[in-house]
Amino acid sequence: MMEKQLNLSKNQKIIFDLIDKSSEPMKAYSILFNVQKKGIKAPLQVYRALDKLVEIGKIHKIESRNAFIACQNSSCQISKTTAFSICESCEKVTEIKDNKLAKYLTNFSDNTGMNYKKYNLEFFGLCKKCKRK
Amino acid sequence: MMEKQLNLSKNQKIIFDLIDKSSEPMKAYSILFNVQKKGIKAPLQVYRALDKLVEIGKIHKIESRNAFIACQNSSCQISKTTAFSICESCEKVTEIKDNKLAKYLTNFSDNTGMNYKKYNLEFFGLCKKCKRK
DNA sequence: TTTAATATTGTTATAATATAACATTATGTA
DNA sequence: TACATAATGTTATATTATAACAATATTAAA
Ligand SMILES: [Zn+2]
Ligand SMILES: [Zn+2]
Ligand SMILES: [Zn+2]
Ligand SMILES: [Zn+2]
Repeated sequence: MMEKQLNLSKNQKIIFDLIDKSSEPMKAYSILFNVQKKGIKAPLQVYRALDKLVEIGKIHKIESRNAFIACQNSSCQISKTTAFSICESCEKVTEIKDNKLAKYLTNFSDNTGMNYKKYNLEFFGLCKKCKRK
Repeated sequence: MMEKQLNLSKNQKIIFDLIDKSSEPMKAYSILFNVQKKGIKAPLQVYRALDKLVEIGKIHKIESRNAFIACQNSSCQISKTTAFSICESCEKVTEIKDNKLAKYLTNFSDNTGMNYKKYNLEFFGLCKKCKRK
């Protein structure tokens, strides 16, 4: 879909491209190692780019893994509502796109009077492959 | 409800009691600082107790905050299905007990063929107090 | 097009979070 | 008792993330 990518700065683009190509979530220091040949030498350069990319919704942080994946769902750029499926065996992570789920959670309200515009949901289990083993 | 507490080891009990009394999620090194007078001197002693307490469901980790709170919902001890409400202003965290939500998420299945016995959901927003300001 | 505001980068140092490895002690159970 | 398992103690180290400050680039008014 390519929205916003044109606006990415040099470091942001380098780091987004790396994460986007990766088949698995990437950790900050693994990103750092992989972009050193491109001139990004310090953790802070990585974390700053990650912060920005998360902010604009191009990537998401998998909180339980301290790792980052590219958004596979264009709507997250606006909504800040994220859901992931995580295999506890092979660590494969997939972003869940499910309108019904999103609607259900977006409309959720509890008895505390809080209302939520933002959530993060992580499901854990075994993926198809790992279930067979 | 007090289940299982009798089985806690010395360090586990010290650390659980501290977290249970706290009105807010506690971070590992803050816990360490608070239990040093009781003879727990090393990070690893804290982390081992935390791991065990999480495993048996007496406490939960708030992944987005790297902090721990006591379970306020006896059923989590079995289910490993957790949901929290987090105020982004004052950082107040509440465990959500909502049978309908739990049922909905427990029964959720996507098109990948995965099935989930475990999830963690974190809602973000402003609590009643902070909304008024 | 100068000017000012804002965003991004570069760099060094350090803080905060978490685990490895190994030795010892306690607890539960046959 | 004797064995297995769980918990503890201790030192060192790995991993994740931010503070502080200086410089440069980009954007949008004036
Ligand atoms: Zn997304
Ligand atoms: Zn798998
Ligand atoms: Zn609970
Ligand atoms: Zn609040």
